[in-house]
Amino acid sequence: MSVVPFNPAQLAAVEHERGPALVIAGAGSGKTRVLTGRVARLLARGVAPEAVLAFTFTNRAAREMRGRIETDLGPVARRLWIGTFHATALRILRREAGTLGLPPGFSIYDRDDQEEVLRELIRTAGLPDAVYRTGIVLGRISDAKSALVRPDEAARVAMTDFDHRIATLYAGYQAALRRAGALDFDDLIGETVRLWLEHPAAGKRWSTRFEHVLVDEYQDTNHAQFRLVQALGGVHGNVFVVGDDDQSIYGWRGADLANVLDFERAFPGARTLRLEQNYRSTGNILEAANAVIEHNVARKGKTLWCEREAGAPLRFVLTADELEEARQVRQWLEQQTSRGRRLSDCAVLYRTNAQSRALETELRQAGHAYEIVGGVSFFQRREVKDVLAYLRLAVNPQDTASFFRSWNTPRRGLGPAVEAQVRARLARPGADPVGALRELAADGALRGAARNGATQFVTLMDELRARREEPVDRVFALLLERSGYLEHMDASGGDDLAERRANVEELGVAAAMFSAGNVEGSDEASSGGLLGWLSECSLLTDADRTTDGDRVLLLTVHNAKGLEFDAVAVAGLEEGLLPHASSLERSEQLEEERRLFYVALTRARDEVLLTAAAYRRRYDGAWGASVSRFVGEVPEHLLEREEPHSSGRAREGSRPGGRGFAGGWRTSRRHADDDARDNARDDAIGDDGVMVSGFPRVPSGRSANARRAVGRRVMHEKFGAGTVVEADGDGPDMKLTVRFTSAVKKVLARFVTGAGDGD
DNA sequence: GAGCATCTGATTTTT
DNA sequence: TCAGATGCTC
Repeated sequence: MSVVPFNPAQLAAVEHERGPALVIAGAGSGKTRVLTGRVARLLARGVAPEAVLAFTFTNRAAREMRGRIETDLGPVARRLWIGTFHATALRILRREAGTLGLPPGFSIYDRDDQEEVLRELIRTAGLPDAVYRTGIVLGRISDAKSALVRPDEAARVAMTDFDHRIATLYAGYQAALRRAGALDFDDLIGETVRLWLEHPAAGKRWSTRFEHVLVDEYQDTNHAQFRLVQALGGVHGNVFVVGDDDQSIYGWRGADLANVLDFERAFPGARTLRLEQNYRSTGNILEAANAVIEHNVARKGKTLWCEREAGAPLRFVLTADELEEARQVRQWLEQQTSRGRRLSDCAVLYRTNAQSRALETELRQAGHAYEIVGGVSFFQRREVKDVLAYLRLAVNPQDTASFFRSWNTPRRGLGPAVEAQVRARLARPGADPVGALRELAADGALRGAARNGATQFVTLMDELRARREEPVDRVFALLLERSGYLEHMDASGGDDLAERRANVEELGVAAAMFSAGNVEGSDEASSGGLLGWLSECSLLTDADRTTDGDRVLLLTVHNAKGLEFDAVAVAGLEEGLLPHASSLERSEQLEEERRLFYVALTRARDEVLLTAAAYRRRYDGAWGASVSRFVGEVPEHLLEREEPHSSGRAREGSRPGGRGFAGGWRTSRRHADDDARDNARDDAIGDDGVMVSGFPRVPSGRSANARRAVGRRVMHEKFGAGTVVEADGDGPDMKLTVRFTSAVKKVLARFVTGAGDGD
């Protein structure tokens, strides 16, 4: 790796001595190398690893950075503070909980928990939930928190009646969170900043503890994060940030480009460095990306250049609908692999998660391995959240959201009536939900099923609490055993039962791995116990669970940031999708969409396929659109336009605002016989053999054949390739539990074909 | 309180 | 299309 020398700009960044520095690093300009190289340099200069703090935006980026440093420098890398803003803030908060008056085992509320708190508030306030939708209100609250605006200030600056109500809800929400001993994601940053504001001495300890602060993806920081960086750098001023204004795609989440643009003002004496040589993409891809981003007005302005060959032209394919689009993408992937690329060298990018469906179906039917990044996260899965709720409650008795999630799952005869009683008692100072339920049961306020259920639940929580210091996997096993959750899941059935069981199992494996990993590592206050594991679970996302292996990634452009691939397909290049319909009215938003397209293009090293569908089926019916203006912004000489079998009536595509649509596009309209063909194909795979039957807890009556089947690679018409994890019975009716790429399904043996060798 | 039927509302979402 | 929330009935 380190064979390639740094170029002068990179070297200047790596060797920058002291004081603030802003590195404007274009896509593919080696910024990660610069960051890791700089850390190595700092350590070589004698800076203690514990005194180096590096912020990233994703766990993946953090892991990658630490990994690279470890490769170069060995285990010393483990002592560096490298993490996401949220993870690092949490690490600080766990140590400063006492100072800030937070309960030691405070919970972290995710989106679901937030919504539950808010829904309850909106309900009790008697506000119409059609107007005060949780999504909108939470968005406003998050905006306020990102800007470090507190409820009272929000109320003061409120202009409209609606604003006032929002501010009131914000205040109530915040109070509810505090009562529950919970922080949301924004609080992790906000509360950490509060340390400096309200406990300057404690803050200063952290400012001096770290001698160097580094920030990756600086263009995506919001105001709160900026303040955190500023606070941490306040003593020494060694703040080294790397960013690219052209890749700022989180404006809608409060990212404030002013942090980049005003860096020199915020950090006087700052040095600005530019990395403009791109080492990633071919000349054509880079020229296309440059030309596209030139259309943006609000940018610092830079032009990336490279020494690579021009390479292949970008391909643009206009398809009739999303099914044909998926087919085109699939064929393109097959071309890539036939030319020696691995599937894992390729990625398919799109604007919205919903677009993954057609692609997924197509790839599955063709038997290509793929992995969807994002979408419904593992940690959002009901069964995962249910189980974790018990453990969270064990650690934080105040956690009402976790209480109400777990107390009647499995059913314990506890419903709205008892809930009202518990909530009434919760109003008393110092009350906690489990205590309230305990009192209700003891007072004889409950009878029958509710009384038994309440006692059972309280006893279980007592036991979990008593044993919460034990290794995480032991507590986890205890919980599953005592709660009856698995039996509850089995009883509730559903055709995704096997998958849900597999998810709980996977959680158990994660618990075991966490326990094992913390025997040696035991890092001071970050708590190797239950608290530490729960924290980890709160901060991990689906993107962090991506497996290795030869499979193509399907992901949103947002999720693709920071990644690179040999070949990239960008699907759904239509007006209304990319740029998204919601961004068409405001030029800032439109420019952010353009940056999104720019990010997509610059993920590619060698090849780019752009696709658009003239018609696209959506939940609200068919939807026709014209080709994205961004395609027209790619210089024609770099683009190879194709239109496969454009049968049927051609229509003149109307030309949206962008330029470069020479003469408009003929787009093919979907034919009735196309529909018939697709339906016929759907019918052919209609009966996929997925069973609704229960999942045997203890596999019984295993035949020799069944035992042999376990571990086999099999092929399913609809789900593609998979591995048998369990088998029961014999012959064609043998029941197989198969882990496919996307899910674990239970199928009958006659619906799969063995893929030869037993893996 | 549980279970089923109906209704509703859907950008992106690093944490 | 689809999941989750809500409402109605036993």
